[in-house]
Amino acid sequence: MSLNRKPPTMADIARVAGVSSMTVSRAFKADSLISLETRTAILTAAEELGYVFDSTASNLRSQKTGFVAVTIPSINNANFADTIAGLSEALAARNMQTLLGYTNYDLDNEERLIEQLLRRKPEAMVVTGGQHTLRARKLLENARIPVIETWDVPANPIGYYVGFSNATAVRGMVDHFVAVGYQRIAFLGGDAGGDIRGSERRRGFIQAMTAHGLDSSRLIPAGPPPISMREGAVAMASLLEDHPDTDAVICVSDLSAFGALTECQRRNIAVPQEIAIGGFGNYEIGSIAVPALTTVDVRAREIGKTAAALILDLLDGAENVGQRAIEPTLLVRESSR
Amino acid sequence: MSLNRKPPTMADIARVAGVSSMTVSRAFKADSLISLETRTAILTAAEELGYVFDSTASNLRSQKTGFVAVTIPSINNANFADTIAGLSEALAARNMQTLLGYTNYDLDNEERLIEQLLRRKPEAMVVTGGQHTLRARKLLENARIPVIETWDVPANPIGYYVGFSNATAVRGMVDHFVAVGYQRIAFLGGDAGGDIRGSERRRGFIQAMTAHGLDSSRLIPAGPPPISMREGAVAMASLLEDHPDTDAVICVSDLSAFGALTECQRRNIAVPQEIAIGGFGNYEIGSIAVPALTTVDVRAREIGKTAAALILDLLDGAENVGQRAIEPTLLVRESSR
DNA sequence: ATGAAAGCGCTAACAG
DNA sequence: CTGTTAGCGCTTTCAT
Repeated sequence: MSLNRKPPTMADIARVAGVSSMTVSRAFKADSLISLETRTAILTAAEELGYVFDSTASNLRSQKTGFVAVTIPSINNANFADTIAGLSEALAARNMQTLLGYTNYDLDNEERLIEQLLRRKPEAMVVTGGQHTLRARKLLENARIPVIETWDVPANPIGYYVGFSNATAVRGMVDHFVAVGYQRIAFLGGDAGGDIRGSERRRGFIQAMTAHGLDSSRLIPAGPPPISMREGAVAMASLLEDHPDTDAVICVSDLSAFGALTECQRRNIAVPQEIAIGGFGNYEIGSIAVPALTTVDVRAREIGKTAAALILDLLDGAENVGQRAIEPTLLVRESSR
Repeated sequence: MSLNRKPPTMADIARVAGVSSMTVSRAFKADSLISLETRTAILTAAEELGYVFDSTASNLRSQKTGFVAVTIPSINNANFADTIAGLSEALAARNMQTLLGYTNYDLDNEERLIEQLLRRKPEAMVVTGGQHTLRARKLLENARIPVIETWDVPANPIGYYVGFSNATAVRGMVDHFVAVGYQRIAFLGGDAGGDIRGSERRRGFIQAMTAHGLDSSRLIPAGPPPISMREGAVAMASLLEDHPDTDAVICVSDLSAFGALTECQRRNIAVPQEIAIGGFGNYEIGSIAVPALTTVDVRAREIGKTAAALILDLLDGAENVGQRAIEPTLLVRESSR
């Protein structure tokens, strides 16, 4: 393994093992017709020479990379991280590699990212959300690979989608709050442009409140994404000052809901006796907090797993592949009863 | 953009633009000598044809991929996610792509992963921790690329490292607890084999307690990683039963520390009046919890940023590049005073 | 500033 | 089961 010699290639192994480089190539493929002894000799020679298979050459020649490209808003969010974990795990089982890109909640960033990722020749592309720049959409349409939009049910899907309606999910939560007896309900977050899923949730809140004949104007801004715990606490403080008669608050995510809860703790406001709290996303914090937070389980991990299964089916040449909807579940916990 | 024609190549653009394919190649490189009008004509033709640059060919011919491969135990951990965010962001600014692999806290998985990632011909490799299988180490040593171990200070580094001593960091926290007056201190977690950073923290606890002449036997197991909030709550329950006279507990991470805190809340045990709690890692939850948690800020994001800067320096041919230590900071908050 | 020729290291396609 | 030939789409190198 001298530092000044170039790394060995299949041709080098072929020479040592006394075979052609094509046979060496076959020895590295699991399901190829090759005699056991030839393969053993080749693998031994390869190990001795310190050979490392060169994917870049294989990728070019075979026109297959084993990449699946994915864009998510941010890695610093347990929901998206769960989706990636579910996706990566399922793909890794088939020796495919996830290529990740972060949009930072910005559609122009997403467009640039998609363009860059497509240059790597992924065999499928997964994007978060059903909203994209016109050019991003065109790039995806022309890419001749399966495209999967997630975390949403796009009005006009590019290809496939694996997701749910954020607005509908929140409507279900509002129905629960109203059924339990709350009326003066506020919504925290969903005000910022970049946070499409957040604004969809807020829209669902307004729709549901209107349907119940209730006042939907208690909308507390939480600022631009990422909206995390601290933003929830700050927004809760302003809610308590601006609308002191509020009896429940639905937050754009469990993180902001937990932040809101801590603000109540600091002010000795009993949850849910004086004010009920709902979150969104089923983050671990919601199940552990005291009181535990009512939330919507969006099955983040399952979104990833389902997207991966869909991709593998499509790459295997499956024909009758339908859209795959994810059904969120309302989890009623201590914070709203 | 008919579906049955193969995608255009540089040769196709060259034909349309009336130049050679070499000139087309130059038009796509930022710093190449080419007249403005030629470049404009080429880029226009490319856009019309719906051309997408093919990295796989470029990678093979130029023997550069723009990849940096990284292994982390899990993506579902805000600390590691922060490191990846810092790393990816800095690399993306130089058009490099992060290739992520998850070891799931297992050194054999890590070995397999490293082997697979090296086939992609990354230009540098970042691994979490300074402990690896013999074969993994050999693979990295032979890879002829910069290797950076993170989240640790390896006794015998493979190449470079960007990290800190987990044991030393915990010793600092024990010193603080003792200085404030706590004596019957327990350690929660760090018992599982796969969780090397956790067991290092536990080791630091035992060392420090011994140095202070205190009993270091209050070691509460939390099970195999990932150790999250729930495990902290469960372990806290068993601590309270087995060692009811404990006056402080240091947890392997802020997540388990928060879980421990919730167990105290459920039992109406005042923190820190009846029992103090320390965490590790400076997760957001620690700063938001009521009471806020004393913790160690390990600068997870900075680890990633520093590793990226180191890699870029090395790829730029920097010569006098030293190791880069990260200095963790003790953050004393309400849970221990 | 542009072009011609060659080849990166592997594998598809075909032959035997 | 194994070998030969050619070529994937770029970019290095050398010329002009």
